[in-house]
Amino acid sequence: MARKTNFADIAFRKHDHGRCQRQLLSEAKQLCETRKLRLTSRRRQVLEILLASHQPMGAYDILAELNRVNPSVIIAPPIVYRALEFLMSEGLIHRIESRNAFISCVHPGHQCAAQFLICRDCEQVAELEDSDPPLLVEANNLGFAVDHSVVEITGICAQCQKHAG
Amino acid sequence: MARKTNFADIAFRKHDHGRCQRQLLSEAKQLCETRKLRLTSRRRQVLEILLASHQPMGAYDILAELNRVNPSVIIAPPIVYRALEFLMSEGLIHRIESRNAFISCVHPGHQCAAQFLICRDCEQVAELEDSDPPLLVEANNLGFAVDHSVVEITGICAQCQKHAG
DNA sequence: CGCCATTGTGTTATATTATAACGTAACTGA
DNA sequence: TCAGTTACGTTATAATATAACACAATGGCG
Ligand SMILES: [Zn+2]
Ligand SMILES: [Zn+2]
Ligand SMILES: [Zn+2]
Ligand SMILES: [Zn+2]
Repeated sequence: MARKTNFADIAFRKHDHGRCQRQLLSEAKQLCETRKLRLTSRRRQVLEILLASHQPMGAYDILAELNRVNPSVIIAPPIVYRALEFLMSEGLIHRIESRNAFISCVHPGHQCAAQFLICRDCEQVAELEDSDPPLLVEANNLGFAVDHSVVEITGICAQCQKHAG
Repeated sequence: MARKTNFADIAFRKHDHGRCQRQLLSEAKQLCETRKLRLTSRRRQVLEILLASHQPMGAYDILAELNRVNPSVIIAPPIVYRALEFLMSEGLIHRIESRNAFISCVHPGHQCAAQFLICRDCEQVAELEDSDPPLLVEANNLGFAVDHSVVEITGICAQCQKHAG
């Protein structure tokens, strides 16, 4: 059975990002309401920053952006890390381990483990979520109780190869 | 076609680790000789530390061990990181991204991308290398030029589940 | 409302992980 | 033995992340 992967999955493709952003924020609100969780102002701010960039951002980049947006106070690292922790625990964002960075999830609420294709030229990230990584499924079937999976493939996307060639 | 994964792959299994260690060190020497590279004393020391533990170790753990073994001098971080970089570039060790840690490769010289099962109870790591991750193959086939892959599945191994009841 | 319990935020300090920069030493090849 | 290169040693600092504790906001309940 061949896996079917949707490479058109937002990254590496043009799309109406304004709409994409609003849609994802609205889904996040919905999801938190359903789960009786508080998408507080700080958490929403952090999510919005990640939604706006649609690229992986370091915690300190997010921190800088928070401080830029709101110059009247000084916001410190724990604020950011706590918001990130919350958003990750609810599957609204993901951590890119190989870059110490965070990125908004493109289909929050889905059950499948995220898998990423990361272009190290344009820095775009495609999140694939058609099915769980085969190794994850296999491990689970063989008695290894999986609780987290990291799949990050780095390289150069087709677009960037054209430009370079 | 079902993938065939060898779960007996050193970790999660008892094995004659003394022999395992000597074998891997000898393979490393061989490999460096073939490639006309210098497995210097420092590099060998770092490799030996990783081979001895057979578990993921942080750079600073390795540093501490280096300094413990050789108390006459004080070894600083760059020494360790440079040795790690060399060993990684030659595929003698791997970095576990989700833990900021390093681990010796169990089949240096192989071409397949490493994939890890990590037990967060016993801290043992199984390195699988039967075949490349399907997503990697697929991405390459579709024009994404892969140069590095990270597959790290975390959970509780069968052994530890038994012990926990 | 007034109270308590819980959760989230703000603040300070510090831990952990990693690299820049630059000089010296060791090795390599001619 | 000399020049070119690679590896090592050293100091300082950057980048990433968390501990600990006080205060504020929220939500339930009498
Ligand atoms: Zn978008
Ligand atoms: Zn996602
Ligand atoms: Zn062994
Ligand atoms: Zn390996």
